Amino acid sequence: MVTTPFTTSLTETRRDELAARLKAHGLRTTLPRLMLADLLFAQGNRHVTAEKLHAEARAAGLKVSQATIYNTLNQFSEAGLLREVQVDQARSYFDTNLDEHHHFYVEEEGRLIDIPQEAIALERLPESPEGFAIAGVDVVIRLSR
Amino acid sequence: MVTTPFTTSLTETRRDELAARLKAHGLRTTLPRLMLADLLFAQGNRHVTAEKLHAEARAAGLKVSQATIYNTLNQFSEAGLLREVQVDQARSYFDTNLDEHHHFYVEEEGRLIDIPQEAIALERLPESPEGFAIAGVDVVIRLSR
DNA sequence: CTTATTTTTTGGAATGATTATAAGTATCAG
DNA sequence: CTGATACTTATAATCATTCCAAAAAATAAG
Repeated sequence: MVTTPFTTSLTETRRDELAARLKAHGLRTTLPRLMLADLLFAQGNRHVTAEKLHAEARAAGLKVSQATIYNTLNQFSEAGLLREVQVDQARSYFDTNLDEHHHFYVEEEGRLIDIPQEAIALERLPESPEGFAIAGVDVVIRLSR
Repeated sequence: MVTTPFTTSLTETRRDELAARLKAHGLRTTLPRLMLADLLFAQGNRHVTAEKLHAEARAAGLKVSQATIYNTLNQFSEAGLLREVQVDQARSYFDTNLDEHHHFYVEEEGRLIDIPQEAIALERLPESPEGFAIAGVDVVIRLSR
């Protein structure tokens, strides 16, 4: 039997699963990426800031630098494993839900809640100006108490 | 006849008009505010960043500090003379159009284009979670070439 | 009008999120 | 196993925005 080369809490199958996912998106398999991917993709749809992910990683015993958090988040986004959400100019949010959908945003709590695309009737859209194509439609519903 | 106390290019009526507007929103009338208000509200609906407004002000011969640009933009927003638009985490945009409406955003050019509210059929909205009220609905259509 | 009180403005320092840099380290193809 | 390439990291750098303390302007009081 092969001994595991990493000090991780991931099962072998879980690790293989995530490694395959990274590879499929053109990313090398590294320990930080595996662990961060595990944090990100273990618990259903999530919304994370760099700071929150860093805190989680440390809490999980992973010693990873802030720079790596930012690199990873950006690489995952470019690779299509995450989607960056635009709701707050102060901070970037990353969403693990890749389906087209929208968001509730509770600014006071920095909390995002997914809204399935079908939940909003966005029928009549205006034509985009000459020469431009629609790259995306974002609906953000801001909430307060 | 009373001589004008300021070195400005504003006509007396224009100045009075803007001063009244500031006063109506609980803001004192000061030269920087008058001049910035003139730049902001002279040309129909506009979208500005702090940097752009500062450049315009200087170009117009107004010597105003960066801090004042930020203060003014924030005060005008709080007072309801401007509306902050959330489209780019890197930079804040301020919109002189106070009607409910939406936006096209051309990221590469940092350009915003208003979409009248009626141009989008936003009928079926999801219920907000228990205890929360909708503070605003923002639709941003991102454009690219 | 003159002085007192309160707001504004300002330049410069401080902050906070994010990115760049450069050197060391790990991954993977051959 | 080994080299080429990609990753990670600590630290410095950046950039928009805010903070600060002092000077200037605006309103209020006398």
